[in-house]
Amino acid sequence: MDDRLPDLGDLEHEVMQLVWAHGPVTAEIVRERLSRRLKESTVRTVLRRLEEKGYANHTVDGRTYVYHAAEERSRVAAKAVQRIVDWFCNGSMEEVLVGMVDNAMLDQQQLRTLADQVAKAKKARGVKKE
Amino acid sequence: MDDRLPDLGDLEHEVMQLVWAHGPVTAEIVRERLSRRLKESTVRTVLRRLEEKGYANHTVDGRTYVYHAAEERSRVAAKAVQRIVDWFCNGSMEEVLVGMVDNAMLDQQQLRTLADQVAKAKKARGVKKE
DNA sequence: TTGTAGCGCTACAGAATGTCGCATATACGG
DNA sequence: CCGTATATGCGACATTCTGTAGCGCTACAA
Repeated sequence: MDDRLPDLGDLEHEVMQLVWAHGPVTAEIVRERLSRRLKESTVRTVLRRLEEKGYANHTVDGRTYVYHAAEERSRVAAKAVQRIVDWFCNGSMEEVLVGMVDNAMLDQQQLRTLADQVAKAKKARGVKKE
Repeated sequence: MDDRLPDLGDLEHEVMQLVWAHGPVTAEIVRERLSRRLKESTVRTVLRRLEEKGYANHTVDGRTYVYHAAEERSRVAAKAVQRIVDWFCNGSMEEVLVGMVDNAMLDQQQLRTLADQVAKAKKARGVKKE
């Protein structure tokens, strides 16, 4: 449930974004939407690797593979952040946040707003929680 | 000022932690403190690469190189987080935070506390700002 | 001048990644 | 039921990144 997902290369990342953006997709769909024009086999290889890495999984529709994101984007991002925090700041989220403010990436006003939004989100979720 | 620092390998990471932990250090010092026993040249190579990557820089003391962290650990962590946010959530920090709460990595109480601490930190910094 | 400490350069093997070509399996039309 | 088109997986290859070192050069002390 909380395994560490491997890092992604640029292409892998772009493909994952497509998978997240447009619901379940086929290799062909991905290929069409990619910025670069690549061969089918290339796209399929990337999709397969993405699945091996645990970012996606697929179902079969006729003879076509349909890929789905294995985890929500926000969840993956959260894990990535968690890793950063562990790696650099020994788990101290505070230190990171301070760094962000220090870097003008975030101000307290923004932080407080976030706190509220998060609280609200959690509440909403708490009701329909599964 | 806000260039994207390249990723670090495990050894590079361990070395950087030492640089951050014990002030300015020499290759020899690093070598002694490392968990693994490596050759001097190995340590120096890593230090050099760290410098190339922008994580550190050095000054010369006699015939010895003294390495310093180019940026504070918290700042680097913050940038890393920023990158994650940009990469996965198109810059939406909210989405990430929500993901963290969703993943039980963080709760609103904790978040609010962070907001306060950060506000305080910023204030303190504002005075002695350099 | 010669030993020695400290340095950069070059190298090399092993993983990741980006990119494919190709043999294979199988749904479909006739 | 069979042949053809098509989607799939596998294997391959070049590149890049990392861990790990050996070598040769230079400056300083004895």
